[in-house]
Amino acid sequence: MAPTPKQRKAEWDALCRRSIQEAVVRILSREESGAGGLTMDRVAAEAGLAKGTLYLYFQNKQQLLTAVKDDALRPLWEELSAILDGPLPPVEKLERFVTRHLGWFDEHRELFRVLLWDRQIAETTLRRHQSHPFRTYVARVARVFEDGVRAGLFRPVDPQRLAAILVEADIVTIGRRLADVAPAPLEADARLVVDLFLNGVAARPAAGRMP
Amino acid sequence: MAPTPKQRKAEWDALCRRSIQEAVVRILSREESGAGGLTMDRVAAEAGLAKGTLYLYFQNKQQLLTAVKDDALRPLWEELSAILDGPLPPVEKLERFVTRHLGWFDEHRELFRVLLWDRQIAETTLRRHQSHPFRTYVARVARVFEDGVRAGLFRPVDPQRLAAILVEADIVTIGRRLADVAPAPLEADARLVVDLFLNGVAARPAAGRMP
Amino acid sequence: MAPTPKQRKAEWDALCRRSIQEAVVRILSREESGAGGLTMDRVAAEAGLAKGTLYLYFQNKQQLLTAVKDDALRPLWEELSAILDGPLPPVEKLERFVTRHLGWFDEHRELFRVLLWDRQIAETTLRRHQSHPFRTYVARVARVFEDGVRAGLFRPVDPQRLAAILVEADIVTIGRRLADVAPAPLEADARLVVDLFLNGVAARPAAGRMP
Amino acid sequence: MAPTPKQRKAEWDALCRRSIQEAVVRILSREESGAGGLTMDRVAAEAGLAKGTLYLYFQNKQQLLTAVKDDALRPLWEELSAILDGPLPPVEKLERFVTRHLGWFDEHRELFRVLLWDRQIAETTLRRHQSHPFRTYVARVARVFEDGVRAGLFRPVDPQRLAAILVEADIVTIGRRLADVAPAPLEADARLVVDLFLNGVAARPAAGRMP
DNA sequence: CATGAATGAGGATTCATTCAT
DNA sequence: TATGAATGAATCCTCATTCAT
Repeated sequence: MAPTPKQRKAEWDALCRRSIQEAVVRILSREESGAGGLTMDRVAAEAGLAKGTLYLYFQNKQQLLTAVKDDALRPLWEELSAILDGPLPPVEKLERFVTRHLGWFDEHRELFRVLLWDRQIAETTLRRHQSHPFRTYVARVARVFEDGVRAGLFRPVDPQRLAAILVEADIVTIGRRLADVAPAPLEADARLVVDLFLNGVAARPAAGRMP
Repeated sequence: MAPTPKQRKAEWDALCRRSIQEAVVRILSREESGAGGLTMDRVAAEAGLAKGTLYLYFQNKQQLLTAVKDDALRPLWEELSAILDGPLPPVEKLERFVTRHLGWFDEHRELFRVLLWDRQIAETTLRRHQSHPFRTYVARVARVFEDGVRAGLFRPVDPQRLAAILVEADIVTIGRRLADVAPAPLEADARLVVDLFLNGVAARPAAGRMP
Repeated sequence: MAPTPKQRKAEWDALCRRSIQEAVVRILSREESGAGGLTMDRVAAEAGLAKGTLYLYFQNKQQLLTAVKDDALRPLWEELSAILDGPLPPVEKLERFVTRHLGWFDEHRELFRVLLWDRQIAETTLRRHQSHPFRTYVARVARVFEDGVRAGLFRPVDPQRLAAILVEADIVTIGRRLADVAPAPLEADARLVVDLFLNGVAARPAAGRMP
Repeated sequence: MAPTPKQRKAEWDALCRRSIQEAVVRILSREESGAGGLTMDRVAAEAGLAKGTLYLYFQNKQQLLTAVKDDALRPLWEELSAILDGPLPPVEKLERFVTRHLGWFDEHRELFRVLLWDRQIAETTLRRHQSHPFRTYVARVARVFEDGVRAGLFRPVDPQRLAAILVEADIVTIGRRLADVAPAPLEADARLVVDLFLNGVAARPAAGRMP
């Protein structure tokens, strides 16, 4: 069946939106100046469009940026969600979660800035918009810890806090990998994080535990 | 002895600078808009001064912001440095480091945003300005891990990465404490972080280690 | 053939630039305040445009002013250059040079201020930017004197100095003409200057020469 | 007789005013930036006074600048006036006038900028303030030409125009002298100007006169 | 649909002037 | 009298947004 004109239009629309968003990402990933220097002018130029055209696809700058954040990382969120919500036992979930988290940014270096930016917004709006995707997926990680605790695999620790720490550990590790000219193999870094979380760094595990 | 006019002037000068910097911190700590929206106009208004007056105390906006970052967190850095560079054994250093890190922001809630802002700058300028204070003190934590490894207290793990993760763990924990209406006791949160780092969360420490 | 869109745009662009430059000239020619008081705000108002629009056509104020100076007097420089570099014998060159110099400003009164401004800049930047158009054409006049001296038409006098004096004589004469309600005929003033330069004012030419 | 307190005060006052004006001249003669960059701040600093003090001696910036112009060149005007109004025959008056004009700026290089500035104002305010000192002394030179014409020494030429040209010839010659590392002897340059005015540059004086 | 010229509010910075001490 | 901290209007410039074509 041939697509209806309406469908055609919707597709074209989506295509344009995507192409504009990619332009934003490209600008963001050129490290020049964080979120400053991200002008609509530059976005239009990078997208090969006229400035006015941007406003046909996005109401305003804020909406565009929001769309970028939401869409750029959605594949990551979905992949990670699939792992977290899947049938694996908690420890393996964590292992795969961390591995994919790190690995995904090996494949999408240009989106790391978007992640930082996203996290920053999640932090800046402290708890006002609880539904922020960044938070949502921290909450999902928490549930894995919860499951692990319930299953007696983990000591009874606050899952929320652990989850938040794990995600931060991932992010900082990703940052290191991207900054390194010759980063460690993906598995090594993933193991480092997971091992830290499961076993800590103490030489003799029993020692040094706070009373 | 009465203070000389020169001393008086210097004192007054310092007082004004401080009061302007506090205005910046106040604006920053109102969640509105991160580092954007931090205009000289607003700073002046917040400080109860005329726009031009700001320029009597700071050459330009950049200098003001730099001064804010440097001065606001300096007491923290100094306190933490004293701990890290002190004579305690590594494990206790870490315990006290985390405890003070968390505790300091219990006492200076309004400066948390400055910390985030500082970290963000450290991240944005990826590795160009290695000497950023934020990085400097991550490096100091790394040295503690190094010492611990050398002393056989810690498994032989990459100290740089661990340090970065520990600091992030602190920051995210601080953020939680500040967001919570009734945060856990300081010691509980500190113990959570340190315990995680030393022993991990695995119920039986030996179990679950990746092959 | 219809003009291509590109041509149209370029034309429109040139038109706008010109209209802005004319606004600058209009402001300059109102005696109020020399080059001070020439603010971008005023230029925009005089041109009937918004402030921001100016920056679509000129990178910044300096570029605009430079364009004004360069473009406003270029026809004059070209006309005078044609005379000076032409095939006429030196004396006639001078005659025609002076006549056109004076005459041109009869036709372009509003540009006299631009000339003064240009000269002032040439003087202010004393000799740093030797290539200033004002200086360039003084140098060209000098070459005519040089030729005249070589041809035995003129006494052996310093051509550089004479040229500078001649140009100043022209300028001051132009100023007088513009200030006068009923200026002398162009030829009379031109003859006055040229006659002065060729023969001096002494009643009996031989008399009064300094020893 | 001891000076009365009132006299003392007046003297002190005059001293202060002079010292401030000298500061202005010093700033102006550092060629950095014409009349821009001449801020009250810099004047105060250069004079070794507080900014507020300037306003005890001058109502405002404009008044200060006017005072500088009027006072800085007054000795020159007076000296030249004495020559022009003196008993010498016209030709010698001109010779001495030019010589002193040039010579005075050999001795007061720093005041040349003030002269240019003064002239510029005289030009800018085209004919509104006829009483400008610059104009006044051009008029005086004109009277010498007038006398010369009446005495049959000069051809019957417009004295106003000649005077204006002579003064400009002087100024441009002074400028050259100051710009040159090794300027010609004062007498040579003066002779050049006077000779030009009396005899012109034509090799055989009779030749080339316009019909 | 797309364009891009035009807009004007807003931002950083300067500087003449005032006024409490 | 002298000071110099404080002021705020004025200036250059940017950039999100609109709208006629």
